[in-house]
Amino acid sequence: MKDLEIKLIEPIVKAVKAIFGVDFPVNQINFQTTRKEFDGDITLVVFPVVRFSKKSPEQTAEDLGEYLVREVQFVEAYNVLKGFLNLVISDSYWLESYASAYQKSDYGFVKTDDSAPLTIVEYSSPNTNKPLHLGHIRNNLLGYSVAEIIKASGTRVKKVQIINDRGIHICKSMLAWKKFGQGETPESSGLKGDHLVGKYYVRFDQEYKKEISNLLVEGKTEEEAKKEAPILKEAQQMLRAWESKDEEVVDLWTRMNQWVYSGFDTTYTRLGVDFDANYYESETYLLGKKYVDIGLEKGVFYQKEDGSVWVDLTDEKLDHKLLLRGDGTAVYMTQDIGTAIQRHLDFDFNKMVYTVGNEQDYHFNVLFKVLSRLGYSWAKDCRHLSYGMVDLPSGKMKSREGTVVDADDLMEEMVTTAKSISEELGKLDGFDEEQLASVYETIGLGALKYFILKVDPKKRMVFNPSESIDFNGHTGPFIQYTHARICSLQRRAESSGIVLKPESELHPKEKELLKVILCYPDIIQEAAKDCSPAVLANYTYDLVKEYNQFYQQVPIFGTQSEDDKAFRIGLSSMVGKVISSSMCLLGITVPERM
RNA sequence: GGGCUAGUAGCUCAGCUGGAUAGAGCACCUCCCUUCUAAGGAGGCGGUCGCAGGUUCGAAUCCUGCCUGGCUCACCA
Repeated sequence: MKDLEIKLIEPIVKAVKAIFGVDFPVNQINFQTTRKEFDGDITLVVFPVVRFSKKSPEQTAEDLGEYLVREVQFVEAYNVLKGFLNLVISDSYWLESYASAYQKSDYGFVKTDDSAPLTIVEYSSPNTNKPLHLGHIRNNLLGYSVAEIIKASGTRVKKVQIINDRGIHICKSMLAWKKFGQGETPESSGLKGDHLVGKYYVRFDQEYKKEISNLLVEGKTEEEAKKEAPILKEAQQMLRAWESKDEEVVDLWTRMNQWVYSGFDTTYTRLGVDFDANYYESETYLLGKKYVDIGLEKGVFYQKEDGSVWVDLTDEKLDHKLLLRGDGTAVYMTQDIGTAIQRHLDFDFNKMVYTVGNEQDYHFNVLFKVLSRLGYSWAKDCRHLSYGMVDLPSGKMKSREGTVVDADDLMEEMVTTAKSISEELGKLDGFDEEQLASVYETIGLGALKYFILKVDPKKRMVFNPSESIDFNGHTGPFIQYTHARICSLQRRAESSGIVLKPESELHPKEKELLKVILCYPDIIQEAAKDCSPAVLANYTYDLVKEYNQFYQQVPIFGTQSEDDKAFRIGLSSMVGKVISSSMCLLGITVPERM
């Protein structure tokens, strides 16, 4: 569609010049796709021209329409409604565009080579004290998909995660395991490693709460009790031991983290996400300090009497922000400064995208400003892909309190539902066990992923576990189903179809489909620019709806003309290709039968 | 209190760089499987686009104020 607009701009400017004798600024040209109820393909909004033409909107539109039909070969007809000039574009224009799209192997993608710019996409970034939950699923799906979309838009991409493998929260599950675990391991318990560790994280919190209430009985205030609970102090002691590389603590830490990593691997694999590089907080948390010192020398930061280092961002309408504690230890911001700079050294990236929840909007705002004050010009090319939290109807999910929707459980549940629906419909005769399992997996995860990705990342979403995710309507399975149906057509067809339609006119539904197909490259660019898989998800839904109408209204094998038949088979397979391609960018696979 | 962000049908969401009568899905009610997969299609019901002003030929979309929700403003990460 963009192509078409570009081709029309010059004739329109010429037309205004020829008819009204004035130069019309190109940036004021305003197109929109013609609404379905009107005749035409593309509409020029003529109000902006009226100021130059000094005639009524209707007369201006008439004059322009008449000129364009006469001068532009592919403009076949026009009609005017109020200030809108609807142009009818010839079938041959659509068919030619379609033919060139059809022949491309990676239709819609911009090819990259080593000279293409590089974008780093960070996502997931889990803590190693508990398993992944629904919030992580949104993060992972978004990060993975945005990375794939950016790649398709013509940029090299590296996916990275930073693993938050150190800190007091890690020590909490370590301590609880040490005290109450009695040597339990994933092998001995049959529990997935991350779930086992998470169990002790919850256990810690229970013990901690118990101790607090005991202290309250002893007459402490709540604040005192929270600070003085023995188990917390023990955890803090453990953290200090870890930082001074106490062998026993480090061994336990290594051992338990390994359990978690192997658990995460299982979850990542099933979710279908991957990473090109991992960063570990335990290795990077000290990196930022030297840059803070440099900033201090440069005079862009300042030091307080107690030795703490700050940056003054009040002239940017932000506050003063701590960068280094009085005792010289790092805070979150220090680490992030260090990792960002390290990544630029590692990859020399052109852009970096952080997939992190919107609760950290302020943090990233500050981070980018600090980097830019340190003189890193690439700071302006860093972007926080901020997404809304996933809440339950009962409110926020809290790992410590066990009110989370676990990632592994949720995936399993979706696949089970897919299985029972499929069995009820009974269309999978002749599949062996392995094939069946794979189809259920595809559908169950497709439903889950589409459900999450179709909504605008920045919006908060509510997930109600008791109302299961739909498999009908605007859903992943709906799109997958259409793909399966197209595959079924192809199995039946002897030839793979042809592209051109020599004689007869395009059926209105064929034309609509062509137009939607031709938007695909623009949609990829738009989704990449906005970091929004939702744009792509909604586009795919529109395409599929359009195809289903075509499928219902237009006979394929039942048609008289062999040319029509071949054309429609080709058109169907093209739709199938676009579905499969766009769903792949969302991390969703599509089945050949379902 | 300051900052950021959202508020569109009973529910879940599109549309937001201003354009024609605000679109889908779910739910509810009708139809359509001797044409290619009914996880589909056709139709009906359902809206003061949070409220009030403003800018404009034209506002769900831009501006201002207000209301409501979420996040944030830590020597936590």
